[in-house]
Amino acid sequence: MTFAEPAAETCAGERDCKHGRGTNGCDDCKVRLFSVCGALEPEELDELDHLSQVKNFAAKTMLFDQGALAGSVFNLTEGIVRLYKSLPDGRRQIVGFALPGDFLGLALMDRYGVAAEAVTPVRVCRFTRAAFLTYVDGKPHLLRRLHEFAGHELSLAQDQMLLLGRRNADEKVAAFLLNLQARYGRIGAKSVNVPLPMSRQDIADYLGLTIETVSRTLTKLAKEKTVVVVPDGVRLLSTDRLDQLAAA
Amino acid sequence: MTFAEPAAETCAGERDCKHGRGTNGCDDCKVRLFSVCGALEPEELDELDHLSQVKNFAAKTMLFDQGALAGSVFNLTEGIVRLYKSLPDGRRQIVGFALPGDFLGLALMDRYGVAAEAVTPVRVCRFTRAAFLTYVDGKPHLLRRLHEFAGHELSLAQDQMLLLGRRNADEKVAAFLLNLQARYGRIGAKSVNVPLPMSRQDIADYLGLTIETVSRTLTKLAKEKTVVVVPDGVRLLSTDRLDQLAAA
DNA sequence: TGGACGCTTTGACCCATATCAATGCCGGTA
DNA sequence: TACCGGCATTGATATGGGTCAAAGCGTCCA
Repeated sequence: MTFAEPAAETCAGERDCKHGRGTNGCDDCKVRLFSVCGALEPEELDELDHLSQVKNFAAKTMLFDQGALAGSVFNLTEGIVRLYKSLPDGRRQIVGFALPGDFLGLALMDRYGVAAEAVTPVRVCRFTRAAFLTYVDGKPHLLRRLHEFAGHELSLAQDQMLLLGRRNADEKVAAFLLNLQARYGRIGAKSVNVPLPMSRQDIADYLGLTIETVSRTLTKLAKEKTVVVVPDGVRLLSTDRLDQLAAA
Repeated sequence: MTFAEPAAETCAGERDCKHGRGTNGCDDCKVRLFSVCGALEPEELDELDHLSQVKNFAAKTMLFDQGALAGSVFNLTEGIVRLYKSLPDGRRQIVGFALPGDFLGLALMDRYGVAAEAVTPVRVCRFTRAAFLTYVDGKPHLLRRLHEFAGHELSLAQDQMLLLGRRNADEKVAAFLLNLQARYGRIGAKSVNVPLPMSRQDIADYLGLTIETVSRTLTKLAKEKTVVVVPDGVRLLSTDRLDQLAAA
């Protein structure tokens, strides 16, 4: 989940980059962008790098709000971000968790379609929308990559619709755990130990359940030796069983 | 809902275009494409038009299947198409209904992420993926428009996640009716009479409900004078009440 | 004209998940 | 060390929507 857009130029919880490089960006960004944009020329990477600015956000602070003017594009380099939509009465649907390497605001629309909050302390590379657009506009192949990327995002969203509309609690939780494991794997931390830095409430709001049901489902999976619940995460004992539950 | 991709070069239910223009497309396409792509030069429109081919599909036939190689991009000119994902056990989630003017396969990925079936008899303008890509590649502004469009699609998908995960049956049905009304309005048929060419099963699979619940909800709305259920559709008596239920 | 079939509606009942309410389990801090 | 506040877990109960079953109701066709 990496699609939404950035808003506030100055945010509560925002601190200076420890790199102290001001507007010059950081190497993290190069790496991450490369993975999205495919083969860029070194000078292009440099150019892009110069457009970025490192920013930090404390846990629970908002990177941008739903409907806010989309002033920035972010690349998440550290931490976890939740993206969500809310109903006026407070009901909330988390539409995705962004992990390191993910982009926020890549849709390049003029307003953010979702809100984004730091789950953990977060570091991002920020581009102003204008600069990013200017950079991108002259590069059709990049535009193409971006569009492909958008298609992929849409496909993930549709998978989540299937999950929300047609799966039961066990299947939802199993799919969530496997999905998180796979994503951690892609950023170099593949393991049966799956950290869950987000709260039960976050998981519930992502899966269309309540905290109690999430909790009960996890203890149920634990009782049948499918997972072990540990502080701040779970250990997967039987991915087979989880696969069976999540059955795509 | 206009985002997915085309597959079969020849489909059951496929018939020749009554226009009899073979690979030369039809005027409908010009109009529809214009609405998505913004101001194109007349010669560009012609060029695009020449790439298209009109095809017809009978009701209940498949335009393309989930996971099939995405060989075509379609522009729907007549009829309604359902886009869906399925679970191995047959549970189905409809992720969107395409109305005239909508595109299918615009994500331009190599495989279709969802299946597409004609709900009613359908007419489309078809472009081969290759031709469409070639056409688009030289036109950065078109690529930009396409990307914006993708962002809009994603935003709609996220709204649907909120609906599926956090709304009750009444709210789901109300939102569905208002949404359909608005979309018919955009293609020139704004009216309190909302045709429902899709079956109750389709509506249920779109809203994450069962046929029975959809039916009961509609009769409930009818009893409280919010709608009138008529053959093949509903008449909206109190959009205020529906708005209140759907409350974004 | 009358089945027969497919779809929708309605009713009765049930169950998965929500809701409400303790209780437990830290981690911070006074 | 003890208190406090914020989650998470667990238990008891309620309920919205699912499931199962039976009518309605058109439409097509023999």
